[in-house]
Amino acid sequence: MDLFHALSDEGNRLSALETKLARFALENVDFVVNSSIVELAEKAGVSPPTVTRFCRRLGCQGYSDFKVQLAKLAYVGMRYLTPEAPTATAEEVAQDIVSKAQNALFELHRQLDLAAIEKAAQLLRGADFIQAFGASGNSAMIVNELHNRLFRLGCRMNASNDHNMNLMISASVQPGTVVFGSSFTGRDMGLVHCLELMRQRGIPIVVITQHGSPVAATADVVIGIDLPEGKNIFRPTSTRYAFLAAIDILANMVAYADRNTSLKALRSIKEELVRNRDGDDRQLLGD
Amino acid sequence: MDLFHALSDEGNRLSALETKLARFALENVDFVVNSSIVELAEKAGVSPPTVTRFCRRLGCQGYSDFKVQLAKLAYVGMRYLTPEAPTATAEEVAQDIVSKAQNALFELHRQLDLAAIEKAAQLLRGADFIQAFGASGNSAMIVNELHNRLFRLGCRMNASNDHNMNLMISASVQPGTVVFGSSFTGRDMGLVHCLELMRQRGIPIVVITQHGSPVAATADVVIGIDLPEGKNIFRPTSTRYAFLAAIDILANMVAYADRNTSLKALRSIKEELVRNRDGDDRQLLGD
DNA sequence: GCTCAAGTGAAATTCATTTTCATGAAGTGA
DNA sequence: TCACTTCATGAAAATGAATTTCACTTGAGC
Repeated sequence: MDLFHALSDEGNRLSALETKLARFALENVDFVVNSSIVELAEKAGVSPPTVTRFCRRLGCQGYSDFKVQLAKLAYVGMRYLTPEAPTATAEEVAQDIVSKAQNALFELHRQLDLAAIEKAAQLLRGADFIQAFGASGNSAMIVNELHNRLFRLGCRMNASNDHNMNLMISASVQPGTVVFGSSFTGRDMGLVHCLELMRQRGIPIVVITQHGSPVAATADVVIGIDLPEGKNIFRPTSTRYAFLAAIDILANMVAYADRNTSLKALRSIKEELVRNRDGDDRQLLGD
Repeated sequence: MDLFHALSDEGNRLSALETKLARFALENVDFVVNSSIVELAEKAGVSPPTVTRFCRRLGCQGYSDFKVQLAKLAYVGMRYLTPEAPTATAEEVAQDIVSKAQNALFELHRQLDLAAIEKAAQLLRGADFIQAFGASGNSAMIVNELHNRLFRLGCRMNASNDHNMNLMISASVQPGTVVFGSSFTGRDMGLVHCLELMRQRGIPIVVITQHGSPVAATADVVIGIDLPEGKNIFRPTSTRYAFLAAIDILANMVAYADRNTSLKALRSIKEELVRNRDGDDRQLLGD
């Protein structure tokens, strides 16, 4: 059961008053989870029985169950609806950044096209060599992170963040390569150009970017991520968390696509790390 | 009100049966949020009034309120208690990675020492130059990310991921520098060595690492993050999300510590980006 | 203009939660 | 050892909240 989707009423299955209730609930999550059915009915301008029917129609057992389900949603996923204040204290900043990051993850989970992830994982696992492109800070972090994840699994890979370099790399690409591109905006035209060169050379293209963007248009497999951007110029984009999680999921699927190779590579890394450190075997594979 | 801590009963303020209830609730969150007070009482072997009193003692209004609070916790923060299964389908992997990342953020928010963040922000904002050290993939990403955040705010900064380089940099450091070190394990002895060189030269040291670790011991300001590590060797550590959020919060506080300088630098970046792209002004500051 | 289906709220009913009160256990001081 | 107090607990009563029933309204379709 998916309360969030039910409340959005995509199928238009709710009546007029029920739609009103849905909107009210989404805009007043905190009020609703702390109110009785009578209070909610009064505030929303309907009768208690209407509320009960509303809850049932959304797939809940009754009003209490609805509140519980709503509370589960409340911590993450609902915060986009509250306006962004120019917060100033460390506490507010921390609260805001953490909840926005959690939202981004929540939304990613909702949107993520798992079939695309699987196709991408198959392509990457099957590649003789993976060339990743991503520039301008955010995407640079993402492709470097992908490199950090995949070399451990025994993949041969390079991540490059420099457009001129990318151009030369694209022009000299060898068959058997798979290219991976990242762009948060989807409008990195330098990247588009490189990907087109790759395409002309018959290289399979995987991208992580916004749906329907120029970057997406060049690709064989699109891992699409569309998140709203906050207005606070001082705040790093929370979309990075979603991209990072997508990379983690992708890397995990690449690992599972050939467990033996992955395991062997990881074990070798661990052995060397333990040998070169203090012999403590609980530590991370990489600091 | 903090249900999680109340349930852990650190102050030993709960009676025998209430302790039993607390343990039962933590171990059966899903059952509890879907049961009536009578069902819970029966299953836990107490009477309904005891449950009501228990809820009140935890700071809730009553049983329904308790369920709602528990449900809020249930989505994040409680998942560590469920054993990690060697999941295999893309759906399971996605679910697991996203919820672990959300947990990490949740825990970070709980643990984060905001006073340390503020002190660190003041130090960094006041520095003539910031030198960041972090190696081995994860910490490398973190310090590169810090660089990506801070240069935009007009901070002069370098991030270095190479131990030999770090050694030379440390040996030749100039007064006015502030050094920032990142280590997930806190046992990066190469980093400890560099930080000690810095300390001998009177350079203020900020670190993000585990409490009580060798790296933490070298520092003036410790941003401590202690998270449990999962057992699945194929899965990237979720601790990265917590570190990343800490960096975002820190960067935001640095920005607020001198809004004018930050704003001027950010505006300049935006202008140049818009001029060099398609004139679309909605885009991110960096792809 | 009639019929039927769907939507809605008032009142009655049911059910869940809380309060009251009595009991017993554990500790305290004479 | 014996009152005495305090606290924890559950049975039963009382309260209060949620749901069902039923009657009324509205609007679409014939």
